[in-house]
Amino acid sequence: MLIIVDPHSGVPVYRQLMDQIKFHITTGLLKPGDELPSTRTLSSELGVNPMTISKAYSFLEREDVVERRPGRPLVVKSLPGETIKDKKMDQLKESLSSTVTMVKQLGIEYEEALKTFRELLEDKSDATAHYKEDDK
Amino acid sequence: MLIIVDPHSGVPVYRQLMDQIKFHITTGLLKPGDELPSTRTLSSELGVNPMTISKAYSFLEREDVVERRPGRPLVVKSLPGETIKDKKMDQLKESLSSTVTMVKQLGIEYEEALKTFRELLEDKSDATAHYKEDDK
DNA sequence: TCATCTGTATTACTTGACATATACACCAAT
DNA sequence: ATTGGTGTATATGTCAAGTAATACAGATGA
Repeated sequence: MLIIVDPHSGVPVYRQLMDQIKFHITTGLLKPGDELPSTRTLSSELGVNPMTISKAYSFLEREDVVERRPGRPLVVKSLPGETIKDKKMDQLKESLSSTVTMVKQLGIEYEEALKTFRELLEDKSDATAHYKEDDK
Repeated sequence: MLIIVDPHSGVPVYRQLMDQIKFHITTGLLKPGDELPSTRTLSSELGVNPMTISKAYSFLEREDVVERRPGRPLVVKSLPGETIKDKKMDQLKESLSSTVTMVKQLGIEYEEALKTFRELLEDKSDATAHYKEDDK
């Protein structure tokens, strides 16, 4: 599992961790039942304090993404009957919700908003995921 | 012009000010050339420090939303040839951009994403204010 | 039991954002 | 020049977020 963090990016390290783990789950790279690296392992790999890893894990547990087994590594939680596609749709809806609010507040016509969305999707043609690697 | 700030909302006061002023401009309530209240006036109305107002104004100037006239009140800047509808569309595009990135990263089908957007727009039909655009 | 994994509660340090008080510079009209 | 308006540079205080050092607790397996 590929995880990269940049301590100077402005985004808190624990949040970078959460985002990347959730992303791997959403794409199916991490499946329900998979074990996550121990706090100390990940800690030494990434060069950050174990507590920072633990913080990310705790939040993920609170969000029901991961399951705690006392004295054992954390595992990816399986939500019964939820497919990868479901997860992607959930994430999409969450991402769209603030825009939906805005469209209503500003009184933008729905068809206009949909047209704009379609144009943006077709415009930006670089569809590849880009991860910023911090080489030394 | 109605401006309300809540010091305990978690959102910085200067940012609440910026957001509301930009919102009023986008909806057309504040037009190019309109004067903004002086820092001290707004300060005493809202019960916050004049410097906080000044900070908001400075950022708005940096964003080219407002124009500085030495020794005189700030005025809403007029961007030549930009209609209210243009402003709304700009804001919509900005709001959608992160979602667009996400859709591409996760490999969600465009039609699927558009369908979801349409459903969200039609679903949450809560009674938010709708403004009519009579600006061409 | 002992050694060694696991996670984490507690505590403290550092840092940056936010808001404020004060004082100053500028401009326009007296 | 004086008065009263404008905005703001500077320094200070406050507070919360992020991270880390330490020490502890539960589980596992020899």
